[in-house]
Amino acid sequence: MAKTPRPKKNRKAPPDPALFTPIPSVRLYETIIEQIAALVHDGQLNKGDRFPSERRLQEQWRVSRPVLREAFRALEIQGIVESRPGGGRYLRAGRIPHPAELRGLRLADDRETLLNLWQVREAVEVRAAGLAAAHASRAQLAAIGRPLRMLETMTPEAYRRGDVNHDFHAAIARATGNPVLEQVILDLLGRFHETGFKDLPRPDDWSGLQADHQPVYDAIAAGDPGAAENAMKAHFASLRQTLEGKR
Amino acid sequence: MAKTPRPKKNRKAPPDPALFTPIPSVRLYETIIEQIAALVHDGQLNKGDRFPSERRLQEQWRVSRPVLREAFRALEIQGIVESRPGGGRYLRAGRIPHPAELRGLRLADDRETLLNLWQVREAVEVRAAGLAAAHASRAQLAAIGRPLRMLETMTPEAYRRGDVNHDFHAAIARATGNPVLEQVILDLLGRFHETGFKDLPRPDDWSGLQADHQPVYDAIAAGDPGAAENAMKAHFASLRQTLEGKR
DNA sequence: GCCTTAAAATTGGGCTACCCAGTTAACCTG
DNA sequence: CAGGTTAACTGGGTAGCCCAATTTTAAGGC
Repeated sequence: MAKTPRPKKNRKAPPDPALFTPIPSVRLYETIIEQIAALVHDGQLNKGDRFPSERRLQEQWRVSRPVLREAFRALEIQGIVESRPGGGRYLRAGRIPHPAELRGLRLADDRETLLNLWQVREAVEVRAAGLAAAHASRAQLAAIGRPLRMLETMTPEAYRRGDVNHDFHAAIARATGNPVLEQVILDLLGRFHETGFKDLPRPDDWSGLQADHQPVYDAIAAGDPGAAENAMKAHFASLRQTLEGKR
Repeated sequence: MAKTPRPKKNRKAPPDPALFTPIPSVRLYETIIEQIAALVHDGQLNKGDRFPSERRLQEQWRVSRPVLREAFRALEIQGIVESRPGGGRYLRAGRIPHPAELRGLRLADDRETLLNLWQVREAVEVRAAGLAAAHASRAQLAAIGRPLRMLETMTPEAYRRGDVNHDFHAAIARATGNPVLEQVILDLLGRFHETGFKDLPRPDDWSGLQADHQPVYDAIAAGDPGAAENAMKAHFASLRQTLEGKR
């Protein structure tokens, strides 16, 4: 195997002359993901197939193994490929998202995004409340009630950290018994608290928060899905006012 | 610099004696993510702070730089940290999800998961139909109608690839004008088609599929959110029967 | 003294070259 | 031809290096 070619064209951060923008600086592993996506899209690789080995790919694309590994890691985390030590890598999905699309629900930090996020949360959590009312076990019900009671004896700092609110909604998500739904809600919740929770409810209306949460809990405890959905809907609607008012 | 501690006993896939399961084999970079999460959770690192340099961390945790880089890549993709070449890494979120939680919506391929997925899709896409009815532009409406017309002149192969169904729902998602919602739906749709679309509708009831899709389109075209939501709900309910019947 | 500017230390991006252990496949016996 | 042994291959992980962008520091100049 003559390694004669050796063009060594890597490391191309060529001109980049008059760019004043923060320069996103595309990483090599992203272009590799695109290469992999091309493989799949061209039909050279189908679901279940084994990838060429790292060594072969590194030779073909002229990148180092570490970079290859980074690219595959990214796809591995998304469950798109599976790596078997000693056994090769396998395609587990039929579609490889664009690198930009890979980065989860990475969100901007503006108010419009916050409202959009809120809209999605409402759609999914209203349903979750109904399912929780239908399926919650006694233990799960207790987990929902715990943050509620905690609301009564709380410092402003603990409140600002947002844990109580997070725990309440997370407990409901879990009580649905639907892991997929739970995961979606947890993801949205996480983004929400990062994006703009702190400037949402004024610290003085805790009672308002509890007034919102309590009916949801009661309906779930009563095992009444319809009431639970309505209570959750009301919760979202009431906070939405605060949200839009801040605009 | 005494390297005395040496706590991490890397590379341990120790006994694994009577385990017949595929052995998930935890990767090193995942434990590193946990270390990072611990840093953040302990409050040693707050939003906006700069991480210690790779060199320092590799020394502290006794791992190689590539492993560190893989861990940070994973967090970078999720938008949790930001890497600035030459400038260090910065924490952009206040919470670091558990490694297992990181792996997107990675799903098992069983029927129960399929039903769970279906439940989430319904919650989110019913709402999407309503929003699309309220916001869809003329061009977006055309994009929704295109796959519908394509349904009439289609080969079984093209159908099995699921593109038509995918395009229809994706177009609606886009027409909501809510990028967050769109992303969630696209994600769910992708997983759905990978997980179990092919064994869902029998290839002979295309007309049934069109009979389901058409009212949704009509309601969106008419700009009637309520009707659109109901039509979409009916669509999900009718296919759910097929889904559960397969059980 | 204070601001500007140039040099030096730091940092992440990337590469090459290794070693290791599990997996796979070829091969060689009986 | 079956069965077991071995050799090749594969991904996981490590070490050490270079490069360019970035900070930080120090040297000048006013």
